[in-house]
Amino acid sequence: MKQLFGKHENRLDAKGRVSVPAAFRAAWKGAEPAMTLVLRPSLIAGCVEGWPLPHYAKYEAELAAMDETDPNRQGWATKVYSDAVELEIDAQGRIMLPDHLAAEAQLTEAVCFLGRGTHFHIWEPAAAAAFLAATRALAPRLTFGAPAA
Amino acid sequence: MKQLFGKHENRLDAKGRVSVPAAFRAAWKGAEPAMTLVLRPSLIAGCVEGWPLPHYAKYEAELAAMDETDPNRQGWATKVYSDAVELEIDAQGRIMLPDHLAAEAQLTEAVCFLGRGTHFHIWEPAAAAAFLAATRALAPRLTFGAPAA
DNA sequence: CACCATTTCATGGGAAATCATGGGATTTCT
DNA sequence: AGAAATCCCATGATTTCCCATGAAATGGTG
Repeated sequence: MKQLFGKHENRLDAKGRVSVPAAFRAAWKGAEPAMTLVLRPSLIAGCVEGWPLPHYAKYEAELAAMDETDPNRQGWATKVYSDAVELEIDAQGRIMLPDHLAAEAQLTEAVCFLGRGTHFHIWEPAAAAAFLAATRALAPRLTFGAPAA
Repeated sequence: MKQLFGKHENRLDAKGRVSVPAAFRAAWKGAEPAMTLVLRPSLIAGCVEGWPLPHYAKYEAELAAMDETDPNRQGWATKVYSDAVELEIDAQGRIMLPDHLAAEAQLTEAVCFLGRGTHFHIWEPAAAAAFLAATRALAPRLTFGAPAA
């Protein structure tokens, strides 16, 4: 399955619907008719994470591998299943953002999709900019020829 | 079989009936007409656990693997079989919650279904919220300069 | 290279189907 | 027969589906 790239800003309508960026839909064309997605609050505070169902199997496998008596197991089951929603992309290429997810990520009118390879993030636009700036700073920058600051 | 996701609140009527969330029923569509479920008091105190019969086979296998002389075997057999009830979903998508299970989990008017992947929980709504909060705390939450919710 | 024709996107709103839930009517057991 | 459990129909609210539109992008052409 193709990877997810880029930054795309779309509008959330009165019914809680948003168009999934065409670039993302194109990446998983062929597995249809409609790709099933899983949405859940991200482990990174402040955004919603979206996964194509086939990739979400990674979490199922992690959970299955945990010991039955491991207390963390319930924690993961909550994050992976109870806090998540499974949904389909409609005929117009939109998804229905559930209220509790939108509220938690403070999504109102405009939302920002960030491609993250296997999955994507949905941020409030200003928060997305802050996240990008903060995380860019974590990766080293190389210089050649110019004196390093 | 598809996994069970999300949190769904439904009402328990005077006759002890509750609608099974449509999202759950959709997950096991195809095994019909009606999916058979197994309900039993959860090993996690305070809630009822519900299993689609096909997934319940996991317990049968675990029991079969236990040594005949293992004293735990009788304990498991009690929990897995004697305390459990097998029932069907009716034409309206509801199940009849047996009194002793409802009483044990203190279910009265409203009940909360939690998807847990292979199975689901039924909680009294306030208890569900507490359970979710407690288990979420077991998994870490990361922040990157973005405003924490 | 400029211009026009087509297609694709993103978005809005209204119609139709589904969901959850209540209240009988009928059957079964004692 | 009385009580209890089961089946069946009815209904409002919600959700899903479907059509329509403007903007933008794409492609082809003079």
